[in-house]
Amino acid sequence: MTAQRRVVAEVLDGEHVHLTADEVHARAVAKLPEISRATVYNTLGELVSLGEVLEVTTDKRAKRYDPNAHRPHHHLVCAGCGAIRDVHPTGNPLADLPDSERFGFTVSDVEVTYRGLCPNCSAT
Amino acid sequence: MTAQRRVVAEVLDGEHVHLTADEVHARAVAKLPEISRATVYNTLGELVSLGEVLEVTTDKRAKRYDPNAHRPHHHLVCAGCGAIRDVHPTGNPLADLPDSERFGFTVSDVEVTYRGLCPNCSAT
DNA sequence: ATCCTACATTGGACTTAGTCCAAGTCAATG
DNA sequence: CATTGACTTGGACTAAGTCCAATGTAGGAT
Repeated sequence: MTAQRRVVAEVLDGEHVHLTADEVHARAVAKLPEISRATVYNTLGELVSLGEVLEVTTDKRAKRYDPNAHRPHHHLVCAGCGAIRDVHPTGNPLADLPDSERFGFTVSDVEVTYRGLCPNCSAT
Repeated sequence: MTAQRRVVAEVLDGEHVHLTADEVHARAVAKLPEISRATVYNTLGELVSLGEVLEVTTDKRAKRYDPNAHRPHHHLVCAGCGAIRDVHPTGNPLADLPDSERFGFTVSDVEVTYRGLCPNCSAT
């Protein structure tokens, strides 16, 4: 556990937000100015492998990192401003995929992304 | 309707696949050698606005274009090789998001991505 | 048929997000 | 103290996509 890794972990801790890798880097630099982008990418990659952090790719742009990895949830994304909220739908989408629709795949995970407009953006 | 647009439409027609923009460009060039990447991007963008083609972003890599825009469906992605299948789960995930979980958003769409291993990749 | 104009196309420069790698740093161990 | 191995750095590189000024062209007006 090096200073760099601690800083990256700290950035993701607490804040219940969805940061891009660059945002993580920017905040990490604020605490430890000489940290490099490569290290942030490495550390984020490790946190993802460890299951401590989730990668979320809601749009074509940058991946986002979600520290809320321990309670399963899905995402609601604003098509206008890109805001992201965690949501907890009822039901189990995995159960909604019949065997006949699995094509022999071993299905291990499902990701649900709701899209719409946030109150701000819909008040055009 | 120019020659270039016709070619892009032809490439997406028929084939029930999920091509990246570059793959579309490569196939378009085979039919009309002087077509430029920018035109392919423009045309794909228009087809998406017209609702003729869907953009699918299953991973961090390139967007894919899905000509099967008229029958709603979701996707099953192989974590190993990236293969994509269209699937039709039962149930309606939109109904599974209670008002209390909508945060005032106007929710208009939902995208479900199943992940797993295809028969080939799971036979390590 | 010819001209005109608005739109489409081109190609290249540019941007963003991310990966890769060789070299440097550091701490612990023997 | 020297060795080892893991971690970090910075910069070069790549992939995917966007932007823009210059050029070409489709199709209506005359």
